[in-house]
Amino acid sequence: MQSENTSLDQEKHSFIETARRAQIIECAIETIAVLGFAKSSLAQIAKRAKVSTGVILYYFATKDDLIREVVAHVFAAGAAFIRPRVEEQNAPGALRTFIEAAVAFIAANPKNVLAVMNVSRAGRNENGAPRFDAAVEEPRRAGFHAILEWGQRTGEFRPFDVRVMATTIIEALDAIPSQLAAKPDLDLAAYAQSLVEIFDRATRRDAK
Amino acid sequence: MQSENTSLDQEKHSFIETARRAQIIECAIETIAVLGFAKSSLAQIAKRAKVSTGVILYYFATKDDLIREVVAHVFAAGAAFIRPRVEEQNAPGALRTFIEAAVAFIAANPKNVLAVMNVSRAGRNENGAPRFDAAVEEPRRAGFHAILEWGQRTGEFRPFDVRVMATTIIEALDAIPSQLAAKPDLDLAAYAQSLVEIFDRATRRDAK
Amino acid sequence: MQSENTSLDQEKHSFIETARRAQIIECAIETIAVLGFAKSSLAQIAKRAKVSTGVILYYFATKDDLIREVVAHVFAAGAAFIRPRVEEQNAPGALRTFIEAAVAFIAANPKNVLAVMNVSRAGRNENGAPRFDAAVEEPRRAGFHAILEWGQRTGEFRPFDVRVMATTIIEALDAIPSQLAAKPDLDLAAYAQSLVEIFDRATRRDAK
Amino acid sequence: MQSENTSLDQEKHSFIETARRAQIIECAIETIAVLGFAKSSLAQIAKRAKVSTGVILYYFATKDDLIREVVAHVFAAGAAFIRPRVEEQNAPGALRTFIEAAVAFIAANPKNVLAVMNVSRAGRNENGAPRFDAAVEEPRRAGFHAILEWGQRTGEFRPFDVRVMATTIIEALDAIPSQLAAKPDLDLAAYAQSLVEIFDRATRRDAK
DNA sequence: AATGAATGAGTATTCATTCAT
DNA sequence: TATGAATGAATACTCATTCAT
Repeated sequence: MQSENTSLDQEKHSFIETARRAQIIECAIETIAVLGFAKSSLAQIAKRAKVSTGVILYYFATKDDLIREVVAHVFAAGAAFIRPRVEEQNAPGALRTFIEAAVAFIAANPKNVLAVMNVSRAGRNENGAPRFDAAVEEPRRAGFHAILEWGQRTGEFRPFDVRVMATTIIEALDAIPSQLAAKPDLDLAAYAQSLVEIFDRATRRDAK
Repeated sequence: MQSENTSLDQEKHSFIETARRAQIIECAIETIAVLGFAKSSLAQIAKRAKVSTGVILYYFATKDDLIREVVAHVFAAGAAFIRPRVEEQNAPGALRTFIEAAVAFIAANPKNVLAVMNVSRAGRNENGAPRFDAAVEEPRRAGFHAILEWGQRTGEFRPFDVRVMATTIIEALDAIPSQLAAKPDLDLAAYAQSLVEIFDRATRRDAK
Repeated sequence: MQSENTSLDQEKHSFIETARRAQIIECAIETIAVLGFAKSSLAQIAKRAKVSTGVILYYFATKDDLIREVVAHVFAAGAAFIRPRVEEQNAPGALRTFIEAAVAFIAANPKNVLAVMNVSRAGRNENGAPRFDAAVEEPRRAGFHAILEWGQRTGEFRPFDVRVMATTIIEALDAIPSQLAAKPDLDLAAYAQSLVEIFDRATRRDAK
Repeated sequence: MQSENTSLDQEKHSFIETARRAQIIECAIETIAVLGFAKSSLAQIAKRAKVSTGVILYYFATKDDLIREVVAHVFAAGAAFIRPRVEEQNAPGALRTFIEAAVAFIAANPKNVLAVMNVSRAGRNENGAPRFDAAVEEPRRAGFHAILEWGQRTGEFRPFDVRVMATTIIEALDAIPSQLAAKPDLDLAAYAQSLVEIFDRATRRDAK
């Protein structure tokens, strides 16, 4: 009996567990997006999830653990969303489509991204450690770095400090979720085009 | 009692009061810059100021009040520092000197600016209200708006969404303090020039 | 269902049950010896036993029940070990061999005895009741009482308060397990001889 | 004004603080003696002290801190009580009076000593650290060691393992408080004489 | 003007136990 | 027989704030 439906059992188990974890992560996102990180106690998250706080700690060893998973979850979704939308024919095109895709991801998941911003801007945790592994946001920065360096190599981009440029682009994107929360009818397509123009001009080699 | 006493007493009062308030604000800045906003309890601030926590609430009705004043204090200092350094001959020059002055202010007061960033990025307070009056940071934004619109009127700047451009510049500047804290030997002059170039190109009307 | 099945089933039941109970008791001992009583939660014990905490409470109605059985188990083993080693020719010999056997039992089962000491020294349980039935440690005390009174009757022992003497001996023995844990190379044979000499002299009738 | 009664103010301050700390320590002792260490939560101690749990943590940074002070307090009182009562004319006399004084201290402060026993027998704390500094109980052990070695040097005591003898004596004493709690009419004077006789005989050089 | 004392609500986390399956 | 899920009470500790002095 056991041997026959072991996999079935496991699936059922992981199904419940997976579902619960997903539900809790979703509620954590909701809570952090609405209340901000500082006010998002386990009690608040549990309230929204309509479970006892114990349940959260049954599935996540620690509050920090939960937060880490929230952030990793959203960044992973972002990467999965953005990557295939980036056209890799040339550097300026890649930069443009990267920015457009990033904004499109925000438009599609405003709450999730807002939550992550609320977490990342809340600073270090009680032990002074970052709230989530730096590795989780590194790919995005690395992506911009790669595109910018590529364009400089091909001569499509002018010389500039890649770190500063990447930081400026990332900050410009990260500023969007809270603006959107404050003004939900913000025209994100137009916002994206504005950013595309700004950074296209900022990066392009001067015409001869 | 107050009404009976002369202005001398009042002046003395206000002198002591002013000095105390300034001292407490300074210690709050120190604390928030070093510990981050979340860990900056009144107790921590009081410890650094070598007073009891009671005295803080004697001069500031509320912790939120203190924080508000900290932010207002630094923004006012920033405005006082930056304004005279902005050359108003033409819009591109004004934009360039504004950015340079803003970075220079960070270079001159890294802790103060970091503290304010720590506060503003910590999000809303316990009642869901913003941690400080939006009015306090409005002048900076208004300043950029004015310059950008001026340049568009004169035709020195191309057409673009002024709000997006201003936000992008502001975010680029606000990202500096925490980078500086993480890497104290960051070359701010070079950073300023990078930003100047980025936003000069981003705003300029295309050559005919 | 039970009534229908043969004794085979029942035996199997009791076999599995007995084995499980023994396994859980063993893991509880291990846990309590290593972690101390206070940190020995059911979760910790279950982890060591590689079962869910539920299974422990399936076999033992209550955590207190489990603890009681742990203590009873070790005391019973101790009695079984010690009794045959006590030479009953005369009282001094009986006392000597009792002490030697008790130390030998500790040497042979350091973890078990340490666990029991950790339990018994942790004091009363949540309801203020003792953690285990006094009856369980009574035989040991009764054994010493019997020997001491026997020696007094025969005149081999001097007059003394039997209760105090027994308590002193027992405490001297109970102090060993934690010393051994702190210093695993403790020479127990020598320790036993020291105690034998101490209590031989303490009990003996004065030479004429 | 400030300069005039600084010392007065300080005395008043330290008076309140000292009184409160003493009161809390007393209530902690009461609680630990009655409930055992495991059940002695801050809430329970606060209840007995008729204050909020916050008050305790206002005066003691940590529960562990409070416990440490409880133990140190009682051990210090014990040392102050016992030391002057030990007659130092010769080793056997010193040993006898030490034991008598130790029992007398228990008789005079049964609850205090019981509380300390409850703490010390509860084992390590959550971090695996001992509940109180070993240094605090070292003097007592060192005292017995010194007396025992002294007697061996003078030839008044026979050769024996000093560590084992000291441990046996200490354990015999430490067993008293809980016996007394269970049986408040225990005759401690007689108990002391029994122990004196036991350890006098256990230590004495054989008559020629 | 300033303080130390005290509070009460809130924090994350642990744990024995229950229960449906 | 055994499990994983869930709970609710309890834990030590933090903190902004109040208040008598």
